[in-house]
Amino acid sequence: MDCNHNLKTDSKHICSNYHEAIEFIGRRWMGMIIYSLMDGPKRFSELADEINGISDRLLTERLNELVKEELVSKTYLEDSSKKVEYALTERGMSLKKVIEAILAWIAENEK
Amino acid sequence: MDCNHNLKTDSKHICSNYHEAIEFIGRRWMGMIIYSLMDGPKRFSELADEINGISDRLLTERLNELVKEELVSKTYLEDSSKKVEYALTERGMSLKKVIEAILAWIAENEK
DNA sequence: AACATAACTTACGAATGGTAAGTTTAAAAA
DNA sequence: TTTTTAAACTTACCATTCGTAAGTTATGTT
Repeated sequence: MDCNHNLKTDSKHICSNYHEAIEFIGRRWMGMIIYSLMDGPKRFSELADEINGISDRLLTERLNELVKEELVSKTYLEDSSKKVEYALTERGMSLKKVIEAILAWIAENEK
Repeated sequence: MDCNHNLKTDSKHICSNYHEAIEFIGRRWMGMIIYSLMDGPKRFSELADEINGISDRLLTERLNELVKEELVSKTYLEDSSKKVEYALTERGMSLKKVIEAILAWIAENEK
C-alpha cells in the first residue's frame, strides 16, 4: 500500500513499521501486560495475579518478547534468589499515549 | 487488576473493556485494514491489493468481524452486481487517534 | 526435615492463521 | 452468443499459536 494517508506522517517505510508495531503490541495479552506495568515495576507473580486469565506459559513468553524488543527490562532481585522484577523501559513507557488513546476511544464510544 | 492507574480514567469496567478493545483491534491484520480504510471507502479487491500479504480468507473474516462490531459498514454497489464497498463508520473513524498514537510512538523510537 | 513459593518449562489438545483451490454471479471479450 | 475474466467470497487442509495443567529447580518458611 502506498502510505499516502491523511495522517501526519509520510516516511518511507511507515506502513511496514506500523504493521509490525501493531501486530507486536496486539499479540495476545501484550496490551494487558504493558498496561499493568504502566503503574510501576512488578514481579512475575504480581503480573500473574493482576492479569486475570493469563497463564504462566504465555506470561513468560510475552515478557521474553517484550524484553527482547527492549520495551521491558528484567532485573534479578536480591542476588541468589529466584525473584525478578519487570519494568517498562523508556521505550515501553512511551506507549502510554497509545494506551490513553485506546482508553479515550472506549470512553467516546460507550453505548 | 484494580485499574487505579495514573491514566486519565477510572471507570469501573475499563480494564476488561481495554482488554477486549486491544485484543480486538490487535487481531491479525486488523490494524492494517483499519489503517487502509482511514483514507476512504474501499472495495474488497482494493483492500486485498493494498494490504500486502493478506489472504482472501482472512480479509473476509476480519471484515466480517469489523462489520459486526460496527467499526466498518458494508455496502453492495449497483444492486445485482457482486461489488461491495467497505467504509469506516464514525466509531471506526474515531480510532484514528489510536493509529496516530502508534505512528507517533514509532517516530519517537526510531533508531 | 517437610512444605510452600517464585519463576519458569514441558507436553499436548484446541483455536487461529496461512495457502491454495473451488464456487457463484456478472460483466467484458471474442 | 459462447467463452473469458473478474469480484467476492468458501472450503479444505496443514502449520503456528494459544490454553490448560502438570512438572522442575532453587530458595524461604515452619
